[in-house]
Amino acid sequence: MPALELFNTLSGKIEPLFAADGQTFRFYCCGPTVYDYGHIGNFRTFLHVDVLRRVLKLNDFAVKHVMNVTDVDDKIIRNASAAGLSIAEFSRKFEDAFFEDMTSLGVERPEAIARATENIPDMVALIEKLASEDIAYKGPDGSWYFRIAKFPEYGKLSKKDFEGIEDGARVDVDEYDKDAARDFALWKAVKPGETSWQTSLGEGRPGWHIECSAMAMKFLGDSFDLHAGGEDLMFPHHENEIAQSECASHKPFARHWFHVRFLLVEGRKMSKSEGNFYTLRDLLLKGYRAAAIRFLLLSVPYRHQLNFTFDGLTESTNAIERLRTFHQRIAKGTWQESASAENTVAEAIAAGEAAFLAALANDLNTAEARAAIFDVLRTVNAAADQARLTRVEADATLALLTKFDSIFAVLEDKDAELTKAALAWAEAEGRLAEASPEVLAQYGAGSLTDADIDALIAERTQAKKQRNFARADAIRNELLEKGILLEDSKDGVRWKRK
RNA sequence: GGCGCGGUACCCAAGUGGUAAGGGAGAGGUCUGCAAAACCUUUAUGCGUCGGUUCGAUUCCGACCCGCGCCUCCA
Repeated sequence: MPALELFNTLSGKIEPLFAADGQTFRFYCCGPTVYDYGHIGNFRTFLHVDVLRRVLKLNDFAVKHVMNVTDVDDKIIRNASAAGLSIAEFSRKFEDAFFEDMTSLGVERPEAIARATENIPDMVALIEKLASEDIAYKGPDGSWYFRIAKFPEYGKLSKKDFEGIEDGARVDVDEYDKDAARDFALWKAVKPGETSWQTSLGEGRPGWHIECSAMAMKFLGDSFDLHAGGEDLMFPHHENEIAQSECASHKPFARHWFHVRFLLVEGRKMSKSEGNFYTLRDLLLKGYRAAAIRFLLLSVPYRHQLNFTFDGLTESTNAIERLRTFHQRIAKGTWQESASAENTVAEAIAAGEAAFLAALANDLNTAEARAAIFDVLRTVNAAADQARLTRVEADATLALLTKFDSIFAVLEDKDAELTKAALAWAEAEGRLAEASPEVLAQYGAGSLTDADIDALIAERTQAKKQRNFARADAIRNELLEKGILLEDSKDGVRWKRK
C-alpha cells in the first residue's frame, strides 16, 4: 500500500502521516458549538475528518480521535435563555441532534467526546500555568487574557505577520481591559445572569480557545499527531490554541494541521441572511437522501471549496443508485464457476483497487478514488452482461466494494429509515409543514409498507404469467405514482424508492 | 489593503511538460411483452485571456480578466 500523505497547513507541504509514538495515531478535531442544528457546511468538515480516520484505519493505523463539544458560549447562553431552558438542557438537546445527524451521515463516532463544561478544572489549571509565567494576566474587569507579545511565533499557522502591526495604531487600547488589542480572552468574568464557575481565577467561564488547548492536551498529551477543523478556524482559533499550548508545555502542540475548506451554496458562502442555509434535516424533509448528501460532500476533495447545488445532489443520488444496483447484482447473481481463459477482468479489479488506495493515500483524493471504483464497475458489468464473469472475479469485486465502502459508506440503503426518522422529528417539533408533499406521500402516514409493496408485486408477477400485461402495467404505474420503482431482472423483481 | 484558492465538455469534477480520468445529463443502439436496470457508441484538436520558456504547455514563468474564501463569531 502506498504511504499516506496529507497536506499540512503548518508547513504548507504534503507530508507523510505517521504516529509519533509508533502505535496510535492521535488526533483532535474541533467539534460543534451546540446552539442550533448543524448545517451541511459544518458536516462537510466532519465528513472529511471521517474519511481521514477511515483511511487511517484502512491503512492499519490504530486511531485515537478526540472531538470537543462546546456546550457553553455566548450563543448558547442567548438561545437557551430565549428558549426558556437551562444551559445544560439546551446544549444537550442540540448535542444529541448533532450526533444523530452525524450517524445519519455515516460519520463514525470519535474515541472520545470532550465537553467543555466537564473539563473546567483542566482549563483553569492551564490558565494558572500561563499566569505563573506572566503569559496570562487578569484585566480590571476580572477576565483573563493571553499576552501575545510573549509568543513570537504567533501567526505561524495562518502565515500572518504581526510584526508591523502597532498596538494602538488603529484601536484605542485604553478602551479595553487588555494590554494589547490582539490579546484574546482566556477566561471571561461572570456577567449578571450568566452561567459561571467559581474558580481560583475568579467567577466566570472559559473562553473558547482555551477549551480546545486544555482538552486536546488532557486526552492526547502535550504533543500529538494531527489537529483538524474547518478552514475558518485556522485564524484565530487554531493560532491561539498553538500559542496557549506551546507556551504552557514548552513543547510542539499538534504536528500536522488538517483544514477542510468551505462549502458554498450556489456559489456563495452559506449564511442565514443569504437564505441559503441548510441543515441535514431540511434536506431530508425535502426528499434528498442522507447517503446522497454524504457522497456529494465527499466527492470533492477536502482542499477545494465545494459548491453545493440541488443538481449536484440529484446527480449524487443517481450515482449511488448505480453503485448499489451493481453491488446487489454482483452479490446476488450466479457466476461462472470455471476459471476464465483471460484474466482481463481480474486485472481490471486489481488495477482498480491499486488506483483506489493510491488516490486516497495521495492527500485523500476522494474524486480519483471514486473514479477508480466506477472504472471497475463498468468492466465487471460488461463481463456480467456477456455471462463471462467468474465466481472468483465476483468475489474479488465484492471484496473491493467492501473496501470502497469502508471509506465512502454509501452502499447500505438506510435512506428510507432516515427519512422516516426525520419526519418523526418534524412531527414532534411541529414542523411537519416543512416536509415536501412527495416525502409525506412516500413515507408519511398512510404510505405503503414493504408488505403492501410485496403483495402488489406478487399480484403483478401472477398477472404477467397469465400474460395480462394491462393489469401488470397498471400495478407498476400505481406503485410508480407512490414513488416505488420496479425492475424486472432474471433474478426476480427488484424495487426501490425513487 | 494583506494572505490564500479556483477558472477543464451541457453540469459536477480528476489530472499531467508529450497530447484530456470519472460521475450526471443528452442522443443513437443492444436487451425486454413494454419498461426499468445494465452494456455499447457518441458529446473538449480543447483545459479563463494574452505573452514567454521549451522540440513540445492545459500542465512551468509573467501579466491581465473573472469568481470565491480568510483577515471579527463562524465548519
